[in-house]
Amino acid sequence: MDHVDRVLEQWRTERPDLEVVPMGVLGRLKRLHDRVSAQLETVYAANGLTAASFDVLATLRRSGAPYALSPSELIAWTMVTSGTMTNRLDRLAAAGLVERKPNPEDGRGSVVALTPQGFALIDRVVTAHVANQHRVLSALSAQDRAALDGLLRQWLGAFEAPQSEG
Amino acid sequence: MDHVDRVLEQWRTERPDLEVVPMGVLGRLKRLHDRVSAQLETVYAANGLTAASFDVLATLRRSGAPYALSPSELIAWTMVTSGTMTNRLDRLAAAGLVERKPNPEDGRGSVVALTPQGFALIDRVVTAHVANQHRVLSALSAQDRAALDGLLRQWLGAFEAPQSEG
DNA sequence: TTCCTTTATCTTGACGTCAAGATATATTGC
DNA sequence: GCAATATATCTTGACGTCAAGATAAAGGAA
Repeated sequence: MDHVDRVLEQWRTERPDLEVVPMGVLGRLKRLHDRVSAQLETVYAANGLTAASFDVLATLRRSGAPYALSPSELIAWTMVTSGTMTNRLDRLAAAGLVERKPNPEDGRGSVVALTPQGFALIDRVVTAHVANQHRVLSALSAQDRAALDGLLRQWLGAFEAPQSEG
Repeated sequence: MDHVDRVLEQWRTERPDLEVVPMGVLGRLKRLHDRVSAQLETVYAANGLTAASFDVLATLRRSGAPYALSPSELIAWTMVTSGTMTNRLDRLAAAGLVERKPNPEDGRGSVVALTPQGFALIDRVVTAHVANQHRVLSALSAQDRAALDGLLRQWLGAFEAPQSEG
């Protein structure tokens, strides 16, 4: 009997015509997302980052040397709008963690690269982040984790396949 | 091989020391949350609502007659801050969907009630919402849905039990 | 009573995000 | 070449959210 169960109980009383089983699954998905995000943010914040800035730095780091991507590539990986990315890059550049350079191959665009400070920071934070992820999942056995991953993958496939996205 | 798999592949190349299995589960959780939220918002938007306003109206509706709660009770159910709730109620009141009345039992507080228009709207929208939820989950069989719900419930329990919240 | 503390709600200021539009540069078709 | 179109990025304005602080009223203790 968790929070979601209490919500469903109210609906069953007030609107017994509604089929509320899906609401339970989706409610738990949302609550887990909120809880997990809050946990992950503690590690970001402990290192002066936010989920937004971590996202960009991690994308640059895992892209491999020379740790540089265009704003468009960053937009594609992170799935935010161009306005959001401009804002993120402004803040990261102001913090000295990334550097914008003109794109020699395209006068319209630029290239965003990790600075040495940015590289050192994200390389350290991602280690703590992975340990934190492990902790967040520790309530589930390895088997349960694998089962969950399989179900999530299958469900996600229904969203990503239709438009053959990413 | 979905988006999350590609991210993990990059990390395995760049940082083979990291254990990225948890990252896969958490990455899919986040992406599913984003996709599902976007789908649910189409129904809200088609009825002039947002996730925020739907959340408040639905909480009032399912609380039962007289469809009225204090801002504090709404805050407890929706898990937002008081500032957020003030903002939500301002907008809903301006739209004529809820009404603030002084709380006869506590001079500091108020009571927020659905107006007849608010009741009619949320009662209609929640029906469409439930149908939409069913559609969003249609990629999974009833058995898979039940298995997923069980795993999510177990995982969520690890977050909610410790602080005996909700 | 008269403080002191707690509680309920609103206010303020700062983010992060998006949609829509503005610029500047590239590319394509003639 | 040149106009038309497409693309890359930034700008603007509006939300929704939060943390921290401001009010105002309730409750408790002496």
